Amino acid sequence: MKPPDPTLLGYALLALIHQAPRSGYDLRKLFATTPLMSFSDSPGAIYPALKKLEQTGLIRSVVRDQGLRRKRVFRLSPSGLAKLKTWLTRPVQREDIIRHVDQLLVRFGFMDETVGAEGTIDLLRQMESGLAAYVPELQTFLAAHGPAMSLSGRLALESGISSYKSFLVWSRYALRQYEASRKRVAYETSQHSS
Amino acid sequence: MKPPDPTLLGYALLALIHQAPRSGYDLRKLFATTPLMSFSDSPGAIYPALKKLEQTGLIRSVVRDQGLRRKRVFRLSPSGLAKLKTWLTRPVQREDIIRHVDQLLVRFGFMDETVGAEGTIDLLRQMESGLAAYVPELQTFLAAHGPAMSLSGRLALESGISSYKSFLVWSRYALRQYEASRKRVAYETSQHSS
DNA sequence: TATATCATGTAATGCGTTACATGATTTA
DNA sequence: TAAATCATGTAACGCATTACATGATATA
Repeated sequence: MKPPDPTLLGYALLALIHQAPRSGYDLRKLFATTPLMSFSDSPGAIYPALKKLEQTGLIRSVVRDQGLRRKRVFRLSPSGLAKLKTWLTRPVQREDIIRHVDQLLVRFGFMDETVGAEGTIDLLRQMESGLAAYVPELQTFLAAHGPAMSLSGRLALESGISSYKSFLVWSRYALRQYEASRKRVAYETSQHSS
Repeated sequence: MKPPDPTLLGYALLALIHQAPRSGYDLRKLFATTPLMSFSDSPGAIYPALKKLEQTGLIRSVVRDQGLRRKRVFRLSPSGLAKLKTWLTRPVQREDIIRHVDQLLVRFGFMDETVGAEGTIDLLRQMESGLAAYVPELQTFLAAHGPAMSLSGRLALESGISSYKSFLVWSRYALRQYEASRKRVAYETSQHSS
């Protein structure tokens, strides 16, 4: 009955369309040229995904044909914006930390334009505490099983650990950035209102 | 005509079976309990994958029924071992660095048991130079587009950069470990031969 | 004797990948 | 005028996910 939730690609498309109205080709070019996200820029991925988003009413399209080449431009519908928001503000599960860190990063990258600094800080706090809890688990595993592993196996595990650690450090850095920017905003608005 | 190459899951199964003969259930438990790899432990993923590997002749199975529960135990065939080796020693492409770092890590983790220290060092060198080339690209992108990005977008990009950087640092650390262990082996064998 | 664990599978579904296909418009 | 780029799609295929299904054996 209920249409299923979008995939990660679907959500990314929603977020990018929310930033600005875009065509399928625009989106392909974004995926091809920006280093942030690991999505395929192949038409066979993007056009069907857009079609599905439109069929489920999350986006709407208008064909523009003025002088230029014919172009189908998409915009978010109200329900599309709502879907995007609930995705962005979904609580961080343990699984997100263990197996879908990349998804968390994509989510994070799109937060400002949709849920503002409050929501972004909220996500960062959840990421920070999730990571802070997970790193020691990995270290415990390494201490227990490391000695029995091959050198390459152990080093691969250590690579995972150090990557999580650097992510944890980053999350704290990002929190500081946000708190600084919030103070700045507070200061500026107080200047205005005075 | 030619059977297609295994998927990443298929290669991981090959490598784990190469470490020791294992059953489907053994493999499921490994995926469920070890933190290294992000594979699903669901039977719907593993049993069909094993079936396919057997159909293409890369593994062979024997049903064991002695006293315990009935169990299908898999071993690598010669062609399976060959397939595994060519996968492990495949040259590192730019795409591997940009979009499949996780795969590189999986590959790396399985190298010792199959291609030895020589091959592992080779992979590490390729990873190191690929990463060393890619990090500045990302930094250039950040410098060019960062100012126009939202704070969360920019921070997400910075997170990617710092993660690549920490991976680069790790690759150099891993190289030192291997060179140290190689010297140790050389020393020990020279002691033996003297 | 009821529950958890061992152990192996199948079925429906959906999505992404690769490859194919088309046509208009700049640019060299 | 040939090639590159803009722009949108479809078709075949394979694989993973989720859910379902079964039955034996420890364990409480």
